[in-house]
Amino acid sequence: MYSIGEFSQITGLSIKTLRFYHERGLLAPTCVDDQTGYRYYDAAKIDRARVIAELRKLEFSLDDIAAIVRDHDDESDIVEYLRRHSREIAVRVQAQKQILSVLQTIIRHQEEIRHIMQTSHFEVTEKSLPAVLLACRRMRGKYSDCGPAFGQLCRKVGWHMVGKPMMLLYDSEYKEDDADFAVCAPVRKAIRAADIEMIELPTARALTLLHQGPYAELGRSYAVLLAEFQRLGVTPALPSREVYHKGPGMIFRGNPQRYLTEIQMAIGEAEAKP
Amino acid sequence: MYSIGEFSQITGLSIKTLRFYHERGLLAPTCVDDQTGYRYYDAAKIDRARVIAELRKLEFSLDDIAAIVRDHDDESDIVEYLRRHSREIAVRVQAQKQILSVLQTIIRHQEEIRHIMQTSHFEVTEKSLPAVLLACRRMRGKYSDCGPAFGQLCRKVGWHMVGKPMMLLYDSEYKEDDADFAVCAPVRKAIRAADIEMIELPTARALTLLHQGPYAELGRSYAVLLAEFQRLGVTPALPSREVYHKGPGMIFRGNPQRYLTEIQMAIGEAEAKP
DNA sequence: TTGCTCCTCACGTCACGTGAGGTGGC
DNA sequence: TTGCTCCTCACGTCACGTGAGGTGGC
Repeated sequence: MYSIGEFSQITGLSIKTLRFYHERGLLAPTCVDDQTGYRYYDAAKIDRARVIAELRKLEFSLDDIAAIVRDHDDESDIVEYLRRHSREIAVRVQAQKQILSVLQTIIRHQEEIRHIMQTSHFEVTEKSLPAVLLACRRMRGKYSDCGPAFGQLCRKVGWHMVGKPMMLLYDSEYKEDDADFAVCAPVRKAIRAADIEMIELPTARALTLLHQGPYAELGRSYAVLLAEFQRLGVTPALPSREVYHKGPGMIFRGNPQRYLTEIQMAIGEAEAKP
Repeated sequence: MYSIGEFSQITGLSIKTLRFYHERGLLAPTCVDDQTGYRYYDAAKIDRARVIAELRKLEFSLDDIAAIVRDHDDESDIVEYLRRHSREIAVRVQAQKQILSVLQTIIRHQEEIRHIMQTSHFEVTEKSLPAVLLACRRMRGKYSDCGPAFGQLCRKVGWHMVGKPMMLLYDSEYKEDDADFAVCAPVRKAIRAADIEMIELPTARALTLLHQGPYAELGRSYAVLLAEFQRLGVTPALPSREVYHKGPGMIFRGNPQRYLTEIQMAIGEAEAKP
């Protein structure tokens, strides 16, 4: 016969745990001294303790374990328990992985933003835009109405999204109320969904400018960019693009002063030089 | 101003949850009627509620969330939180996957046993043994001492194991005390570890017999098998093998009456026929 | 006396959900 | 009066761990 301390050493279960299992009726001591209340376990209890510990390692609940050890003593009898438990854990793992993927996406996104902040000089830059496949929803109205559309788009596109959200602007001048634009998400392959059209933009030379601050102040950056077009004697080609490197995040709405938007205007035909 | 019920509708947080967040100081109502105790929330609280809900979806603890929303309002500021949380979840996922793999192994094992029980006739059968690579520990002593050796072997071999545990028996007659044998685990590739040697068994024709019952009764099945060798006028070649299809399980010790052991004795040179 | 082992009992964990019992205004 | 919304307070969840305060035998 072993005292609770000895039995704890043998089984690797803590004294507190053994007392708890006794209280729960899962693993009763062989006898209890009615003077002192001391619990005593005999060798036959060791295997039961081992079985319980093994099932706990597999994260079965104490209720399940109680049911299992009450009715069964062979693994072939508990395959259904194992299967059900397995399914439950698989569901949990899937949910956790989903969370992990969201966390990783946010972290990666922030790293990209940090990299942009470190390397950009916030000046007009000429560069090549790569070809890109976009899932788009074309809209008419105010630019500021794009919020919900972006939400729906992201939900439909899901994990097919492979870059920052963008907007295509089809008006040649600024329009407050009846603008013609499309909210877009770059995707790796075509997606079929209601209200979504696929647009394939070819590579293009473009003048770009990184705008830091609220969307309401984009106009200033557009002016700078257009001035540069004029200076170079070239014209912008529609649609122009806005790439939202940093805007309202997945968690915080964030500080608009820290929003980062890249305006990209493709270079159209050169004007005849005088 | 919204009542708690309206605010609950808007935010998707239950009334109970809103009261709890109030109590925890995480999301206080804008004002509380001191006559009725009614809580009222204004529109400005909606975004805070949304942030808290988003962070809860990512399974941050309320303590973490309290710290996050107290000090930050931009995702770039909480990358370290995200990273740490990500690591914690990754650890949990790994542990859960480990459990899943154990569960799957047990389930698969039981299915194999069921299949064997359904298809076997428990008669001597001649068949080809496939070539197999074994991680072995050679021993001398009693067969019944193999238990701990199997435990150690399994731990060293881990997930490289690709079949049932086996024993190789090198004695030509039954020995009680000073038997020469090796406990083995089939593996997919060679393993280097102390006390482990690799043995590559070639394919062989063999007579086999499936033995159901405790190991102590294996002798009877050996007798049946050897009688068949004699009847056919062939001799067995060493080492003979025992494959433990069902023995003490990972959870239960199980009922020895239901143990399943396959005895395999390779067919050696044919004796000259008279 | 000190140190050790054992005991019981109460409370904490985590983020709420359940339910009892009650109120105030339509 | 009934039904609705809101309130507080107590308790449950899950598998223990922590700690207080005490006992009995060496």
